[in-house]
Parts: sequence; structure tokens; C-alpha cells
Amino acid sequence: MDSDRPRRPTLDTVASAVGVSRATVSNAYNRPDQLSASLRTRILETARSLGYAGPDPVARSLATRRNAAVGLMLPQGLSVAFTDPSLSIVLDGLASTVDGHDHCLVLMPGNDTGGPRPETVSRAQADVVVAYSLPDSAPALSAVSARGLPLVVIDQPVISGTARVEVDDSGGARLAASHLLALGHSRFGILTFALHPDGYRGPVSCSRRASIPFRVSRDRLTGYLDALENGGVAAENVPVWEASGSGRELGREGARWMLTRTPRPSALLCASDQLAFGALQAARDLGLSVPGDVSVVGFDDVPEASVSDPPLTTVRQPLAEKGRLAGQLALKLLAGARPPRATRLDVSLISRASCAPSK
Amino acid sequence: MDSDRPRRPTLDTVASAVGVSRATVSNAYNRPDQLSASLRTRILETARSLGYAGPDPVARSLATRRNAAVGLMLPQGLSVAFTDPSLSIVLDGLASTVDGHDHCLVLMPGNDTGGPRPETVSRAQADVVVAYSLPDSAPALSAVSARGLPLVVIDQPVISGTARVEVDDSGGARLAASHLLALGHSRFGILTFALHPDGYRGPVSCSRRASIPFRVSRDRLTGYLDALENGGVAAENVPVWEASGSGRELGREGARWMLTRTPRPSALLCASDQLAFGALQAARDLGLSVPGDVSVVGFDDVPEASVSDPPLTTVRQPLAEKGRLAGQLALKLLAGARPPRATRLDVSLISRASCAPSK
DNA sequence: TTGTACGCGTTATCAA
DNA sequence: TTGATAACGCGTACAA
Repeated sequence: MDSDRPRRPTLDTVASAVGVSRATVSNAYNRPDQLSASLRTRILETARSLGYAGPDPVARSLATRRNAAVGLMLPQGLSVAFTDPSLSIVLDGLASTVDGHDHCLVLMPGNDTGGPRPETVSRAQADVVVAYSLPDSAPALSAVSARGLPLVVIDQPVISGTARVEVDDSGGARLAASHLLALGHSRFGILTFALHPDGYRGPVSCSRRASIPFRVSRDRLTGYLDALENGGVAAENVPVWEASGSGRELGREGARWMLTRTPRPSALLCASDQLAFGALQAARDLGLSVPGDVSVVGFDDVPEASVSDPPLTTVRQPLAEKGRLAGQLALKLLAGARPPRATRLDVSLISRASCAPSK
Repeated sequence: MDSDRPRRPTLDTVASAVGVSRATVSNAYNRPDQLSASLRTRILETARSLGYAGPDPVARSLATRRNAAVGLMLPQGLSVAFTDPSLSIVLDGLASTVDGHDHCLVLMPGNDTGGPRPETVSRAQADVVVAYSLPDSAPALSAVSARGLPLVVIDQPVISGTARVEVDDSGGARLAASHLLALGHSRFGILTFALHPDGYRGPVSCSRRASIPFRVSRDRLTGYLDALENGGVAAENVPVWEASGSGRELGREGARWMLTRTPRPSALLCASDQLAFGALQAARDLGLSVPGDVSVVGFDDVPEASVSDPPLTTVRQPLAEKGRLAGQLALKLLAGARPPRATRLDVSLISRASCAPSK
């Protein structure tokens, strides 16, 4: 018999040490009013002396079916959450809403398929899950619904039975493109972040434009091209560069390609401010002036957009609000509410110094 | 009997539907090699048709004693993680190390006591916990060790049995103060973030300086004052403003107070770059020139420090490295290693344009 | 206060 | 090989 190895103490250990039942020890921790103060003290002291740290969280979750945690599914690795400025703002909004409810936030890393692996989802301990901009029909999404967890999606198409927060991305893109058209531009370039979750960076072929799984990329690209078509610019003549993410360096790389083409575009439509900042850098690298030689429009309106050189004309979307709303929805679902109708947030064009009339 | 309510299917449900034992169904999910392919297929199909989403994560964790999650204890609400630039960089480093190991990151919110509540900790489902700059002897820390979870501390004093990453904060502070002394300054002001986790903002009394629970604040403040004393400046004559956090607005507020005193300090020592940026703003507000009228030194060297107006002289600490190291330690502890010796990271002074010789 | 059924799997060990 | 048996993990909650 090796029953003398030092096993972790459990409720039972404490119960038999004190000479009461397991239920009473449980009550000592969870319902102080169910037993006398003196017994409770005796129990807690015995527990301490035995090195018992209180009810095991996992066992407790198993019994209560609650985890006191909000899950968040990311489209990429964990670090995007802390790296991408616009995502951080959304998450700040989400976090400040969830804060004060004593819930943890469980970040679920995505991988190169554009979201967490289904296995990651099935292991994650959360009571409600928020999905941020995953590709349509990501396996992670079905994994959540298979588990029957309430789901809030941000920047995704309608998924039945889930709450949803969305922004008018195609409207925003049209705003940006129309602005440039109104300034007389006719040679455009489009810089977008990932259309497909395969890590590709480079010029976008027609076939690649066909079925784009990321709703945001799809809507922005479509919005740009629609507006340009309406303005008399044939979509097939507009070069599109796909960056694998939304980083500044990626934008710089794409813009360099764009700005060294012949003919050189006089206006760059960028799907995010980060890409646009990279484009500003690329222009500097090439000795081009913005907006003298090329106009640049971003998307998001992160704080830096107002202080960049030059300040960036961009499409403002209410990032913090988006996160707050998602947080509120998550809390509602947590409380058992049915998913309400989707809220659509508005966007607007913020005109700054990075655009000028075409010469 | 109300046994006809639709309970969620479990392993047993599937097992009896297929006519095998629970163990076999479990094997179908976890050890495909333990049963024939055909039986496995049959099991998985039955499971699907019953709406069974696979083994319950909580029950599985209970049985395996593993959660596939890394916990992170924050000194404040969840949103600091996405809001504070220097913290975000640390977390990026941490996250990129943990990424690829299929672990979730569980963010545990702190409250106004300077860390997560012990209850939050005892409920959190994680296999290892990282603590970021909590006050000494925070209840959350004992809660972790009570649970017997491996712990990595960042920016904290020695805690026996835990792995640790630290930076030479007092050395960095001395560097900053010596630099200003060397420039001939003699009237100083110190701007620090929270010394105590009570939300106080304002001038710091002597008693408040006595026992400071935040190691980082304590070491930086001590470092500043030590160096000043060595330079012949009496510590008791140096005004200290405590901001409740590290935000820019908080720095602006403190610097305004500092710069409207008589005599006005000619040099401001700021415990973070964010506070320093606020100080730059306060100087602008008051029509003072930096470094003409007042010199400002920060701490951290976040990216913005090199592009602020004026570029900020600051103490560089390896933020990303700090996070990466913490991540590596967490992974090691996860693998069962003993906590290695603490690693101490070096700091250096980055001299930019925000300091000038005293007139 | 307590007895006890229940929550849901995992993983030896054993038998065919 | 293939699959089954049964002990174990640790609490919660309700009826008595």
C-alpha cells in the first residue's frame, strides 16, 4: 500500500479531520450562514493547517457548470491582442465592460487557419465566447456552437443564434473611395490585409478575389471597387496588394510595390491605418510627397492617425464602442438572455492632410 | 419522473447508444489507436447525430488535472493589458512565447487592492500563473501558492519557490537622476505612478514614502532620491507627485502641479514614459519649453519615446525580453522544472532631446 | 447538519 | 488486439 504519498487535501480530508461531513465544509466556504460561526472557524483553521487551499476550481466548475470566464477567439496568435492598435482598442472596450464582474478573460490563440483550432475551443473553459473577425465558417465557430456556448461575433456575417456587432465596412470603404474620386483621382491602388488565412502576401489575382472568407476584408475591398466602378474606374485595372496582416511593415512593403508600378497610382486606399502608416513610410522611402505625389486614406482612425506625418485622412469606426457593445452582449448572454438583434455601428470619413486633389 | 427533459449528451449517452463502454468512446476521441477505425467512425458519427460535442472540457480537466492555460494576474482591471503601452509590449513578448503551445491565456483582473481578489485566483483555471507587478504580499500571491500552482513573478521581490524576472529599476532611476545632475540641475520634481494601491493622486507625504508595497515604484523612487542625495540634493526638498496609474492624463495633471510650484523645478523625473508624455503636454499647456525651461526624463523607452515632441530622454528597459523570459519560465514550470535563479535584465539611459543643461 | 445522488471524464488493469 | 470494468478526480445541492 502506498497510501502514504502526500496527496493534495480535499474537502473530504478536511471534513474527516474536523469530524463533519463534506457538505458542511463546502458550506463553510460558500454559505457561511448555513453553519455556526464557531464551527466555521474551526473548519477553516483545520483547512489551513492541512494546507487545503479551498475548493478546487475545476471540480467546482464541474458541479456548478460555470467558469466565471469570458472567452475570446482571436484570428491570429495571442500577441495580436497586444500588438494591433485597433484590436487593442476594441479589447479595451470589451475589457472595461467585463471588468468589475469578476470574470476572467480567456484569450484563445488563432493559428494560420484564421482562428483557434477546434480542439483549442473544446478545451477552453468559458461561459460565453466572443469571436473577433474570424473567417466565415471558421471551424472554431462551429466548435463553439457544438458546445452550446453562447457566442458574440464581432465583424462577422450573420450566424444564427449568436449576438453580433458589426460596422458598415463597405459603406466606409465607399466613403473613402468617393472622397478620392471627388478629388479628381483616377489611378488607384488598394492595400488590404489578409483576404484568405493562408499567410500570402503579394498582388491579388482575380481568382483570389472571388471568395474571400474574411468579411471585413471582403466588404472593404468590395466597397472600394464598387465606388470606383461608379466613378468610372474599371475594377480590373486597379492593382490590389494583399498583406498577410495589418502591420506597418507589411503596409510599407505593399505600398513600395504599388508606388513603383507604371503608371504610379496617385491615390492609395488602405484597409487599415497601420497599413496606411506603412504606406506613408514607403512614400518617404521613395522620395514621394504625401499628398503631393500620392494621396493616402486609411481605415479605423486610431489615435495616431491625427498625429502622423502627414495626419491621415481615414474612415473612423467606433472601435471602443464596438468592444463595449460586444462586452454588454456577452454579459447579457451570460445572464441567460436571447441574442438580440445585431447592432450596426456607423462610420464616417475624417478628412486630414494626407489627401489632395489630383494634379 | 422528469427524466425526459433534454439533458446534454455525455460520454455515457453516446456509449450506450453505440452499445460500447464509456471508456471506448473516450478512446475514440483521445486515443484513436486504441480501437478499430470502423468502431471509431461509428462512435463519432453517433456522437454527431446525438449532438455530442466531445468530452466536456471541465470534466476532462478534473480528470487530467490540466487546463492548457497560462494565467496572468494584473495589478488593475483587464483593460490595462490593452491600454498601457509598456505592459502591452511585455505581454506581447509573453504571448509570442506561449503562442504555438496551444495554451490559452487567462487574464485575471486586478481591483483597487492592487491585484486580483483571492477568490478570483481560487476560481481561475490555469496550470501556471504569471504575476505582473503586484504589490508586495498581495493576497493574490498567497492564493496562488496556497493552490500549489507554479508561479512566475515579473517585477516583484523574491518570493520563495517562484521563478522571477526582474529589471534593475533603482539602477535605472539612478542613471536618470545622475544624468540630470550632470547637466547641472538642482531643482527636481519626481512624478511616479501608484506607490500604494489605494487610488490616491496627489503630493506624497513623508509617511506615504515609508513603506511602499509596489516594488517598481519603490525602487525607482529610491533610486531617484539616492542619486539626488549623492549629488547634494536633500531628498526632503524634492517634491513627489503620485499618480494613481501610468496614464498620460495623470502625468499631465501631476506635472501641472509640479510646474506651477515655486520655485519651479528645472527637471522632472518621471517613473514612466507615459507620465513623461503627460509632462511634456503640461509644459506645453503652461507655455514652457522642453528642454529650454524644464528637462524631462522618462522610464521604459516605449517606441513613441523616439518620436515624441521633443524626443524623450528615458531609461530603456527590455520590455519585450522581460515578457519573453517570463513566458519561457512559465513553459518550463509547466513542464515540471524547478524555478531557476532569477534573471536580472539591464537598463540603459537613452539620451534624446528632452534634457538640456540647467541655465 | 448530513447523507447522497450527480456532474463528466480519464486511465490503469483486466478479460476475451 | 480490442474492448470492458471500475476506481478516481472534487465539489455542489437538495432532501431528510
